Amino acid sequence: MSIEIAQQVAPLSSASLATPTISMLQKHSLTGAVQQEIERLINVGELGPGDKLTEASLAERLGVSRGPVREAFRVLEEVGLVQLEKNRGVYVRQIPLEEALEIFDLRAMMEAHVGGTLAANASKEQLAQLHALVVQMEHAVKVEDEATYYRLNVEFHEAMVSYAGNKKLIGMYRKLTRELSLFRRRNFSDHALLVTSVNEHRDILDAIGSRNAAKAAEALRQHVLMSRERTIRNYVKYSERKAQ
Amino acid sequence: MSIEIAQQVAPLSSASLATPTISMLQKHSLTGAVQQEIERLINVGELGPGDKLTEASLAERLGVSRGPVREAFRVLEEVGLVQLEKNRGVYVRQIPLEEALEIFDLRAMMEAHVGGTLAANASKEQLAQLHALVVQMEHAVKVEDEATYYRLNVEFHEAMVSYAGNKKLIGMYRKLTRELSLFRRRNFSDHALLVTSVNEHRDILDAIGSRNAAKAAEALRQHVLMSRERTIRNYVKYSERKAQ
DNA sequence: TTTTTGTAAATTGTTGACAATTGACCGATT
DNA sequence: AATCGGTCAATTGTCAACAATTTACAAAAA
Repeated sequence: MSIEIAQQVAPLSSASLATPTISMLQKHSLTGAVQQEIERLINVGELGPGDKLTEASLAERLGVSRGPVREAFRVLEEVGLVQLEKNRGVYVRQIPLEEALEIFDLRAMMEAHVGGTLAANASKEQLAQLHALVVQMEHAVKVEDEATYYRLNVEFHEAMVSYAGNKKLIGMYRKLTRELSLFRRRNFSDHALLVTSVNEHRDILDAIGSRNAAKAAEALRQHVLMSRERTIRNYVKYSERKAQ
Repeated sequence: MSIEIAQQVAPLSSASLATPTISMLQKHSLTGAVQQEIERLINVGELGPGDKLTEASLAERLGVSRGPVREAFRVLEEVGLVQLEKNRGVYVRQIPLEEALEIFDLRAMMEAHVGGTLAANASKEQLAQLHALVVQMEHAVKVEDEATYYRLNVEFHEAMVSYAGNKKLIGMYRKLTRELSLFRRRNFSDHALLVTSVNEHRDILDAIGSRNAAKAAEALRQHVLMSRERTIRNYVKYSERKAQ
């Protein structure tokens, strides 16, 4: 008993100033903590595609040795967030356009499937939750709060996939969107696009609510493929600006 | 120039007797080699679900230190083949029935998608290749060569998914089937089932050949879902035998 | 000036040693 | 006899040192 208390107090020795979280999680696998931290750095934008990650500096920054960092690197490669080059180092992955398009196609497939499933199986509560999200999205569009709209959009799709009830599907979906986040530069620059997008969500919700599986599936497929087209246009525009 | 030759001859020092392959690949990342070797052991059946993997013994067996083995373990966990329990060890994963069923549902979704795509896009050569496989399968059924049928069946589905042309889809499909291989005990015990199965493949091929996307998608979905049902029945039967 | 070659610094790959945790065994106490 | 507590072996977690490779830089040659 008395020993346990002592242990809980102890591990505050030389906490890394950058992230006090790490030292607290020492007993929850350093590898996992390192992995999470790197993912966070990527999400936050502190690490961008193409950036190099060096074992030593990252280890020092997080206050651990190189071992756990290496292990985290290997996992993150399998996850698809970084790229290992033997004897040369690890780099944050750059998703080429073709791969991003493949991801959109798979999302279209998955979300169409989800739409069909939900039209058949969604509970009243789930429909209400989705409805609430759409209402919030409509409000965000009205006040032109693009950031909030973006967040709600992600939440809406994640919720739907979750409600379909297939855990492996959720995992696959998350993996794809995580990779896509390495590609996507902010879209939705145009207000008109937001209006179109939110209307599509309303259509999707209605199709599911009316228990029309085929219609729901098709609405979602089209929605994702529209998003795909927007991304291409955005990419081309970006490339041109960069090329000139 | 002369140096390169010397390097190619050198690394034959102390090859591990167990697997001479390993020492040859020393320069192709030990972690990767270890990972591959473990996957092989699982595929071959030398390692079965629930078996424990100990870092030290595996490291010794492969003639490397524990570092690369640990890294391979972490990757294999992400891949879904083993399970890590902190401070307790790693175990070959046991896929519960519900998870296997989820995988079948996802395969149904993916293969339906593939069917539709191929009906629209498959080349003459690809159709011919699939046709050849079906002919071989029909022959295997006729001579009741179950093992060959099993192999051809896997090959047929892999070929179709490949022909759809989406690399990420292939990756996802492979990951799912690899996990499923941890679950599946040999099916196809009954000759009648083989006949049914091969007929389904013929139907699928015909649907794709006739360029009917909806029909091809539905044929594949049903085929996978039938396979799912067979698996459940097989599982129940197996459980009963074990329980009595 | 351009190319080449050699050397040094930085970084990754690998290893063996040490710390921490777990689980089993065994004796003591109730 | 059963349970509690403690010790010990086995195994995992972490680390720091060493080896091998790559890359940058500078000097020499064309």
